[in-house]
Amino acid sequence: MNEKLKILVIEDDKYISHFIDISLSKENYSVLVAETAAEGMFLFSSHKPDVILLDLGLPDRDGVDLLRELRTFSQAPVLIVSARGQEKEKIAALDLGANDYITKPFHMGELTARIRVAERSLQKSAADAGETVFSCDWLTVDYEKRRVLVDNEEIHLTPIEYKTLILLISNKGKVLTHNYIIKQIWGYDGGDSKSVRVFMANLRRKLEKDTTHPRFILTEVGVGYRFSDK
Amino acid sequence: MNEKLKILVIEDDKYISHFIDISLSKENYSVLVAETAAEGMFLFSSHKPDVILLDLGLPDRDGVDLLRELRTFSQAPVLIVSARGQEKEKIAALDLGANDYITKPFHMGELTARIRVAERSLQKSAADAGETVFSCDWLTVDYEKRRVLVDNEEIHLTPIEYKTLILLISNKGKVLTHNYIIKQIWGYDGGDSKSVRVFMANLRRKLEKDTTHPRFILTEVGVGYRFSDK
DNA sequence: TACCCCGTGACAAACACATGTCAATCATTA
DNA sequence: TAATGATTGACATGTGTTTGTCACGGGGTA
Repeated sequence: MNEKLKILVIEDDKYISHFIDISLSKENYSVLVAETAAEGMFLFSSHKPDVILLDLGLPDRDGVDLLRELRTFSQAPVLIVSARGQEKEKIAALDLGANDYITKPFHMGELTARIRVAERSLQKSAADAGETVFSCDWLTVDYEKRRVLVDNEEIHLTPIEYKTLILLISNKGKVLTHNYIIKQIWGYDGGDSKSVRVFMANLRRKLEKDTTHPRFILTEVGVGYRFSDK
Repeated sequence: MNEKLKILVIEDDKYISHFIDISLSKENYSVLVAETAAEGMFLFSSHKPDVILLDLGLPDRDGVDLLRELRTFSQAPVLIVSARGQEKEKIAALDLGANDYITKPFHMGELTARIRVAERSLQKSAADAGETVFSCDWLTVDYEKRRVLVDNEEIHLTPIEYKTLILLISNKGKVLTHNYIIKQIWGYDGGDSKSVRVFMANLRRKLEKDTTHPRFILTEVGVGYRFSDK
């Protein structure tokens, strides 16, 4: 079989898509380019790409809408490409389960780095299926025993703290919006993110060595949080 | 004739328009209320109001579009009423020659103050027709002689500085966007506003007593500049 | 009642962005 | 070539928003 990862680029600006095509091909990816949402959906069905790069503000259809449809039958990693002034749509896309975002203009280095992260989330989702323990650096979480160890010492987490940590870890590398977190933890939509901030602070105080330079729980300003196991 | 100034309020939120109606009537204005853009255009034609209050985000038509049409046959002062997240439209409206803006939510005091400014711009446009000299506090500008005096001392302005000053003074009280200024001074659109900043700084250094608290050249953050002769 | 957890308000810190300032460079012209 | 003015980049300042932190009070439970 072909070992190359297939990447579908849905981007109407030909200059940008061409540039992405060249760069990613060099990195040994197999690149498919779609200039419209319709073409993007078609190429997705026919080629089953591993990662999707979705530009917001396509000519024929709202990118958020495309993602909503895509998510009804696929959990493939989606990387949002947005310009300034599209923050709202960007957040909406992330709420719908986009994995990450990148803001135009960007350097190719950023792009390939984020694609590598998305790529790992692919492999992980397969490998993690039977896993019952997460471990990285000084942090260990045992799902079955509901135990959390820091430097091999068990620490106590309150119910919401634990639930939040599990949510973060099971989506490691992926950006989680405030809204998404609120919905997952408290079950309702559009709530205030004040509590989230407090719980993240509490978790950091218990898990991180240096809360001002977190190792695990990273802040995405204006967007939400992301768990990093690097 | 009726001495009352006629104000046309184009606003779809009945609660707000009612409140404005009450408040402005108390201030001895004659108030007309339109709930749609179409009604607004009709009331304008039939009543020739002196000042227009235009809310952006009307149900039946883009407010910027309405203003564009209005400006093809009238230079009546227009005060934009905008909410958060309508910055783009607000700027577009100001570019098209709206005189000022006010952001919801606002206090009635702010509104009446801005209407008084718009009102003065009416009287001025009549009075200024034959004027050849502008004078306010320590600043005097003689258009015919192209001379600028500060504390009765002639000062030197470079061509662009002078042109910019004249632009500001002939639109005193009115908000001028970066784009509008660039178009008027340099003749092209969508340029960088860096130069504008430098020229405003130069003008202030030459005209103002305290550049950190300007008397004449006021900054409208995120929008542009405004000349005030109070 | 004492304890634990959660939610909230108040405030501080960090951050992004717009504007102000300065200085170097470039173009024009006397 | 010297002088003036325009443009540009780098950096400082200011302003508004987002995030982090702390501490208080309510509600549930042993």
